[in-house]
Amino acid sequence: MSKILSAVAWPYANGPRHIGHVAGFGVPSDVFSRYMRMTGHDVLMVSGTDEHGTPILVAADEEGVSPRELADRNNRLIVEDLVALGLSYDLFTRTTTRNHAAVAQELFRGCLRNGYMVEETTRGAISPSTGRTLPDRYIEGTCPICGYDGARGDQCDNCGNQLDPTDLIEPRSRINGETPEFVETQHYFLDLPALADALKQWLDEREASGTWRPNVIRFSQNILAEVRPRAMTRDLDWGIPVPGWEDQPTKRLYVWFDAVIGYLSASIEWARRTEDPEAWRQWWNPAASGEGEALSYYFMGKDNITFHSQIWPAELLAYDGRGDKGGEPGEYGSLNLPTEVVSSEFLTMEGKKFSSSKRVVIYVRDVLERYQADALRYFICAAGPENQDSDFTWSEFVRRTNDELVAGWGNLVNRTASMIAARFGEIPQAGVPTETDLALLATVEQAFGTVGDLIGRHRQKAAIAEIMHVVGEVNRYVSEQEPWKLKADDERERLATVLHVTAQCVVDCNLMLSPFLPHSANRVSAVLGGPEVAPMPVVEEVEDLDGGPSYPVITGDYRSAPGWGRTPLVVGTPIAKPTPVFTKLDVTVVDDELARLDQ
RNA sequence: GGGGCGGUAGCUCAGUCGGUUAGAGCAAGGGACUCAUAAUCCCUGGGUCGUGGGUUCAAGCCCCACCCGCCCUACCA
Repeated sequence: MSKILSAVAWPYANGPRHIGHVAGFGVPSDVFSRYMRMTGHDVLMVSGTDEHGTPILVAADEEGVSPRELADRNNRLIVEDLVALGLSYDLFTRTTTRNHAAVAQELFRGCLRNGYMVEETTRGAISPSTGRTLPDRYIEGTCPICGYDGARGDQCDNCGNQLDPTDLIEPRSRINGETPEFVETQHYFLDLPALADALKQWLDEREASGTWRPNVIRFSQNILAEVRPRAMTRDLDWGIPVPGWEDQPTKRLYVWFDAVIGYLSASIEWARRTEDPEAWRQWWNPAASGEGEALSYYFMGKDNITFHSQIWPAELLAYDGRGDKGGEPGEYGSLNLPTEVVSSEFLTMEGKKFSSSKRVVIYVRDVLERYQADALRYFICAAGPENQDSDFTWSEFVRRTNDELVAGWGNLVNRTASMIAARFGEIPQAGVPTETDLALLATVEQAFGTVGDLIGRHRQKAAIAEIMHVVGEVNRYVSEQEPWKLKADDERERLATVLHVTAQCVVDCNLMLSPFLPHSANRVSAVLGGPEVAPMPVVEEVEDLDGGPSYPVITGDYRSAPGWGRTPLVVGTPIAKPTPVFTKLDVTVVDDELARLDQ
């Protein structure tokens, strides 16, 4: 039994999240975590909303509200969406808690104490009216290379060249049009070159494990070749105060410095809310995990790889004093580096990149209001951007739902329960099984091994495809056995056997599907008189542990999850005529949704 | 500019270490069945594996060049 940390990317709270986000980190991390719990591991699944940084400030200013108000509102929306999807977080919190600020500052102090946080003067753009950092991408002007008027400070979209914002002719702020001021400013830089050897050693070990997706490990090794110190503070009045610079209210920690610390701070917050406030150490300190090992899996979209395979491990190494400059760990002790960075690619939408501003977007909320959560989960699991970009189209969503979920799996459940209800009213006792019966039972039981292995290797598309293949085998068995023809008295034992075998296989398949489709797994189990098989998360309103404002969290008790393997049917369990678990979609859904996009 | 990914049936994709006749689902055509949400099951047709070279007894897979699409590029998060 291992301690498994499921570290799930923190959704940014500048607005509601779209289905591309939950396809990238949400559903895959939940499938993995649910499966790991079923195989007996101690899983700690943490995340929260990321609420600092310039974009939130900009969005708040546009609405005329405070950044805290904007973050509060979006945090609540995101919490509601994620819990409705059934994502089984042990704790989904936020970066604006006092606990998080304290942990982030402790990490900062540790990096500073060990000499990896270096103060340097740099030249940066600020907004003259607010004094805030103006990130490169918020500056636009005329490209000095091609003359294009809408070039951004970091890159010209017209000619594709990378730019420095000081190169731009007639630079202006994209936020309010004013001319940015380039000023000398003091910042703390994380000394990545002093950590590069340690990072390389860690990445080489990880590569040798052979578990990382090839493009993720390659990309990570690649960006290590040209590391430079990176600023970890900003001229901003929204964020976590910089230790030692409390007298400078416009200096804050860089949002990415604190966001990745969320994995640790959320683990600590989770422990502080249990009876053992030190319990988090079992997932983080090498010596504290007990008999098993402590493993950590980080789930995100590919745009986040650099922060999880470079910045975050660099912060951990610096805090632990494991870089070229040496040092000692702080009060949290030596902290485990990521076991695996599990990055997905991007989901596109009818062939185009998601873009809120261009209205190329489908919000999680809108899908959940109109369709079953498990229909979305099924699409993501079966056709998501696991290894390469994949495309969401409404026609494919309708097809997957109707042909695979409803007609393939749902119909098998329904025909099985209907026949048992009509002929026995309860789970019948099986008679002597035939070779065919035994072969099917063996095929299905063996699938636990192959499917589990695939999930453990983050090959979820192959895993769910394997289950659906087995579902097809069971459908074929039913068609070949033709139990509806077994009507004579002397055929009743054979009928009982066929239906018992079928029901057992359905229960098995349902258990295998439960990490993917938790909502419907519970309903299918109920149809066949079984218990809840997929514990669900809940939203709780909690007090800040250190005196801040209260907020909603996602949490849950997932200990009742059944083991990963066959649970024999209980003969005599009453079975009623079923109502369908899955909703078939009308083909007009496609046109309706496409019309909605064009509005 | 640099780095990476992809191009396989009408569509969406799988294809392990180079090894027999390149697979699945959907769509199309035909049939069976009636337990089930008109669901299910069987059969059939369908391929110059982006292009051109190379290595090899053997290439979808390895090497080189090119074409097309996409992603990342470290101060957006």
